[in-house]
Amino acid sequence: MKPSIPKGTRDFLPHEVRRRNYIFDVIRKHFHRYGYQPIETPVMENLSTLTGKYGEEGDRLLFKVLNNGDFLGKADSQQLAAQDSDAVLPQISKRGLRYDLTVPFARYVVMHQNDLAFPFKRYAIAPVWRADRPQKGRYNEFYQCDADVVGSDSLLYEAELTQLLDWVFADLGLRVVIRLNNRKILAGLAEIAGHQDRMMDITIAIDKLDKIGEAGVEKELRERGVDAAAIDTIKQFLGVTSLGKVAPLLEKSAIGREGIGELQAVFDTIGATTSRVEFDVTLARGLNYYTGCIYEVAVDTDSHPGIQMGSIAGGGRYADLTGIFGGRDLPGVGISFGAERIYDVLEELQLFPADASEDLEYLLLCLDEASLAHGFELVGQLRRAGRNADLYPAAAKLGKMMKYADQRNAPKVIIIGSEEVKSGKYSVKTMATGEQATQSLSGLIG
RNA sequence: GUGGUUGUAGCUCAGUUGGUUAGAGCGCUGGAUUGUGAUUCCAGAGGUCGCCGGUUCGAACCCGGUCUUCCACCCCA
Repeated sequence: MKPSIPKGTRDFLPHEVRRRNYIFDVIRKHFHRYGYQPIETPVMENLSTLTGKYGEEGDRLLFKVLNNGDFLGKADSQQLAAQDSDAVLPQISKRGLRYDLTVPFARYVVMHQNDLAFPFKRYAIAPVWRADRPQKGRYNEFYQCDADVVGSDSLLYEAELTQLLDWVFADLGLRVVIRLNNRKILAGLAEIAGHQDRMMDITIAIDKLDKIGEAGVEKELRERGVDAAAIDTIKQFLGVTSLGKVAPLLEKSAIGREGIGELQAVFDTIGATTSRVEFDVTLARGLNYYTGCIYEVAVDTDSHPGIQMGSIAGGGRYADLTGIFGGRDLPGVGISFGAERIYDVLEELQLFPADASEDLEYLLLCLDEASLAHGFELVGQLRRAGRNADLYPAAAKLGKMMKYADQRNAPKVIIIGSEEVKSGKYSVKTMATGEQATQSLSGLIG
């Protein structure tokens, strides 16, 4: 049988894992610096926790876990015979893999609300699963790195999370554009256009502006049943790039004015940043639990031309997520880094630091059995002294062992033969330069 | 979920209208070199042509199904 792994999943080689860990470590470091605390939740949740939280599309993309035991025997035989998947599903599956880290977090907050101090700031770096059709930069299993705060509606957190996004990408050496918008501005836009109830349709359409252009958005709006007068109103917003210019257009909408006010306060608080931070009225973001400010981060193509990648981080404020789980209605705001896409971008731009790929310092090669026994002693002494060291486990031909050292990317090789055992002076070869010198144990450790 | 696309050696790929024994480069193994890798030279190993079925005297090649890859939708990190 030929081994394989499920569609949309991947194995990782050691150097790939190291580079992924480099990204996780940078993100985690900044999460800690900003006072976010680590929590963990199961990879499986009850399906009832997950369904209905991500919209119709999200439900379709949930991975369901089959019940154990005689799950078909317990299902309704008529519905089974009728092949009615929707009706049979809840009878044969009660659990599913998490789709993101935010909804499980909301569930967690409600379950542990008496043990948490609010505002509660937490982070999680963990895999999530989506049964999407895979493409490049789009997998069925991928990691999210989330920081969220619940229990406060202070706009200081919007500003803080923007800073956090900026710090992480600055630290990674990646120039990005952080785009901000507010769902209330989008609600105001829909209201002004006379389609208060069609906000989702309108935002989905204008979100595509940079992809399909103004004519494409107009067509999309028509197809979604928005009338010509409303389209004219909406078009006024499309070219607008500053808050000051969009404000007059939303004069007559209370919620719109509120959104403008919130975003203005956030911009006033952020302060100096490395990244470009811009208002973008066409930014929508899919997850429909967002209610206030929304974020999206993309690679700055002015600084890094030729990079084609969707958003590499995103987030937003949600006013009423915990309410669904019957808890106190706690407001929250959070961001999420897309580690896989960041990896692909750093790889393409060769922005990984050199030391993110190898951590072995010494590799010991022994020429005969007596030397091998000595080598085992020596490698132990090096390890106890805190050096990363490894030993080739047999006395083989030196050429063969040198080749292994090359493949292991060992920076230094220690060669041990009868001479070295006798004198305690070892031959140390620096692989990059080919230079060779003799050193005693104290020299190796020092 | 819809439409398309891809699959040949470990990797990247050739392979003529269907015709004998399916090739190359890189990598791998051994040797030139029994104490020196990444360079050079020589030799060698390695393939149920994704899988299942069909058409045919004969299939890597044609047809159907299936899995996988990538792309456009949908949606999204």
